[in-house]
Amino acid sequence: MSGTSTEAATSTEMDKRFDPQSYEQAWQRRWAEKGYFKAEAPSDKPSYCIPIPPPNVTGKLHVGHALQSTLQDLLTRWRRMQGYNALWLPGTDHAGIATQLMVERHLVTEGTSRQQMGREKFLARMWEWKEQYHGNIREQLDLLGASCDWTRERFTLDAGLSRAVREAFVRLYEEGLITRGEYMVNWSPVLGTAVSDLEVETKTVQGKLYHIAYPVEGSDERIVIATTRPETMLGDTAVALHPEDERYLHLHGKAAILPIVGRRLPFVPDAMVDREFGTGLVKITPFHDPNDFEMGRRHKLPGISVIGPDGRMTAEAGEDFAGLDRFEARDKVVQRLKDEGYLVKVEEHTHNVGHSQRSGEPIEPLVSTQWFCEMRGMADLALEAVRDGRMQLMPESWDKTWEHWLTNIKPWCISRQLWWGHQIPAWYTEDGRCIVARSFKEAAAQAGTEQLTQDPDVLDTWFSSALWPFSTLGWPDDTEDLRTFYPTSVMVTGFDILFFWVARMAMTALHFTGEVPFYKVHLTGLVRDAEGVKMSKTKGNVMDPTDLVGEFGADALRFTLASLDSPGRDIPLNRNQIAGYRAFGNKIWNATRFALSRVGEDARVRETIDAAGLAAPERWILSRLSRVAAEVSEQLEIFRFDEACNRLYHFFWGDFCDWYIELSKPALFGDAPRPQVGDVVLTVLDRALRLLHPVMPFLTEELWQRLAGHEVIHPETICLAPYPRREEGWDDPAVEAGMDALIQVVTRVRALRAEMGLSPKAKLDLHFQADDDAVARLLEEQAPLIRFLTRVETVTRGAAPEGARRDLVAGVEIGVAVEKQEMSDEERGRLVKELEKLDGDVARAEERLSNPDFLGKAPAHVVEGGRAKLAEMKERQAALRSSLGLS
RNA sequence: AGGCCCGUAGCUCAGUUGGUUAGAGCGCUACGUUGACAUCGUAGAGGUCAGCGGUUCGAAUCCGCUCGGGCCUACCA
Repeated sequence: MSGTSTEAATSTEMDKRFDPQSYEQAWQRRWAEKGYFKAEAPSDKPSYCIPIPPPNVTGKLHVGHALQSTLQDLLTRWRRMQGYNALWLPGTDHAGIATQLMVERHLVTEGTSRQQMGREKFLARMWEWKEQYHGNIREQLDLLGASCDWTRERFTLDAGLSRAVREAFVRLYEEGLITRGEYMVNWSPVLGTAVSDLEVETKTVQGKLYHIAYPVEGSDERIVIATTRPETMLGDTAVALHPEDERYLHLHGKAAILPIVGRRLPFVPDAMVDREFGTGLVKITPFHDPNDFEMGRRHKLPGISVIGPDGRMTAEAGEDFAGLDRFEARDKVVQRLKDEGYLVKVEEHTHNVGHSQRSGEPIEPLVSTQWFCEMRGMADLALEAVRDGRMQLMPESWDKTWEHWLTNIKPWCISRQLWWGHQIPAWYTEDGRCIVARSFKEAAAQAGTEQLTQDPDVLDTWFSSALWPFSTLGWPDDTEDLRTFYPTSVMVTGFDILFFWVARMAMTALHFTGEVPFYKVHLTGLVRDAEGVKMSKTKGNVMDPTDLVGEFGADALRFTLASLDSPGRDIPLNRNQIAGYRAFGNKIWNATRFALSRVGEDARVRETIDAAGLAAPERWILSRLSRVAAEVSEQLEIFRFDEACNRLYHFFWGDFCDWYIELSKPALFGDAPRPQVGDVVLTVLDRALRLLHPVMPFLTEELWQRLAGHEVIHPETICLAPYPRREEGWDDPAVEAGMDALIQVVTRVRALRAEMGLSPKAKLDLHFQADDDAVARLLEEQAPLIRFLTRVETVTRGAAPEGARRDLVAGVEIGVAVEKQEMSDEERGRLVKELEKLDGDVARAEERLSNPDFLGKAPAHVVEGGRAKLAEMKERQAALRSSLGLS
């Protein structure tokens, strides 16, 4: 590590190019050893806590994680420097389905399966995996510079969290909110488990609509029924029609005969039937369609399960079909209908079909005994919390979506037919009683016997995730951590898991703790590739954060991600941009290198500096610094990471490097000494690095350690140094105005030189006049600097001589006199064009300023500004006309 | 079907409660090895703010409609 913070560490040791690899991980290790990121409980400081959205324990971080981690770390570091007792609480999720699938796929390559292994052995294997991959997440977060408190790391299946899960389950059960029952669920035949509504993805598919004739009992009449799923007819138990449908009034009280099977299907009138669709008659399959299930309940119809959990037809489907895959059965049923003359017609039909989000196949709605959690009451709490502002969604455009989803919430199917997860704390006695308890011991006591069998199902992963903000802090116990950090401050996560996770955390938190889980939710967009296309393995456009860190350094990646996080927008990540911010890192590096080589031996970082005795350039940069410090925190307060980064970028590169360093050169080189220049350079660098530290932690620490006198700010590390704030004593609007004029004059002179086609070395003289005397005096005072920056021979206050090229910027009239030279046609043309445009602007401004409506209704300052502007435009008009030799 | 978001320079995006000549980065053009940085410097070109209508003294900004793109929710068998 080069950051040894010794006096000897000077620019002579600094490479011309910065090399993030050479110091990033060294600092990460040092910070960890020193324990800088360990939060206190209890603490006298105000608390700030961000619970990490726990990544999959066996997973790999993708750029979306990198984005969210960057923002969380940025906030945590910023608050820590501001003096908060900041805790970024890390952890991982067992991710039931995903992880189990991963291991099961691996087992296939070994020629075995979880069924062959049995539950106990399989789980042992899962834990081995977990142990093997567990370190990956931390490694990758370390690469990014994450300042997590690893002493508080949690895992959703660890003892503490498992206890919280059982406690929550038992309480909800005792409150009657968790129940077990036989309902229609979304079944994934591939996964072999029920899934929640959220895990079903609706896809529009091109299917077929089959029209089937059903004979009417006791007559020759045949009615026609349309269906997209003919195989389910084997489980039909009724035919529904609209009660007022005049076409079918004669069918009331009668029954149809189910083709192939011969079952008698009573006609049931139900207003839910759409008379316009198909024939207005609907087959009812209570056990294989959610609507039919409801209708079956209303009309007390029996149900028949003809499709089993494996997606194959059951014995009840009849011996011709039993054992067939559901889609094979469809073909066979259609063939039979055709053969037997029941198939009327087949139409192409586009419709929406639910697919399993995780495994891709069409979801099979079927009836199954599962555990459900009633969410209505908890949803109302979550609605209320956002409505009254206790919990704030950002951007707040999500409020409506929040309202809509929570208003229409349905019971949550929380049981999964998996093994990897929290096994449901319910036990069954031999005589079939169900005991829900916190432990086997408690269950046995309640049951009066130890002959108990635990429910084999596990809970939906999101059930444990829902408790994350408080379970990680020790709930249900009343712990010091919980008292110190709960409710937590911010949740940073993707909008894609707003309902899966954020809403459920809000609901359980309000229910169990009576408090919101966090005060603010910052929802990020989706990271996309440079073309705006969603990254996916199949498209091959995935960018791996680890590779990006290797190529550009963590700081560049962090800065890029943070600066792209604009509210409500996706993030198009593009390598050029990361390279651009790596260049920014190089700029910071070289600016520091230059400063250290020139400030002189006595220069030191100062806690503060009295601006009174300083020259204008120093007063200017301190004033700018003060303003930027205020703005950056303002932007971070409202989660405008993009704006905060922009301010930092432009301050450092624009104000500090492009102008201040240039302005300080004559002083630093001893050509025109100014008071305390070296101290100012170091002090500005110190604060600028501190301002940048939350975004670029490594580079800033590496450089800050080299600044002579940095110890007065903090003895050990920039991580714990105070975050710079506005410094009232440095605010100097007058000097900012004057220096702004100077900058514009310099820029304009350079432009004129280029426009006039003069070589950079051509000799010329500058004259200037300004209405504002303070500005004029500053320009006069700083004439040597103007000469240095524009390479003019002389700078004179006063009117420009005849024939000078004239212009006006920032209220300063300038004239550039050059030895007699013909104006080129090109230059003349450009000037004429410029003048024409100005003439138009003047005309428009005059018109507006003579409009009584405008004068009467617009606020005074707008009118005032318009007049000043017009006056200036006219002056410039005159200057340009003079340049052209027009009177 | 309902809801939400987006459409601004070649590209990716900022633009606060309506108020000067609409900004940035990258890219592009010209010039430049002046004692930090070619991962650089100086200057420049480039936009009828998707379209139409309305409100207003004044609209990229507010309202309505149209077109285009994306996302979420939904039981049309």
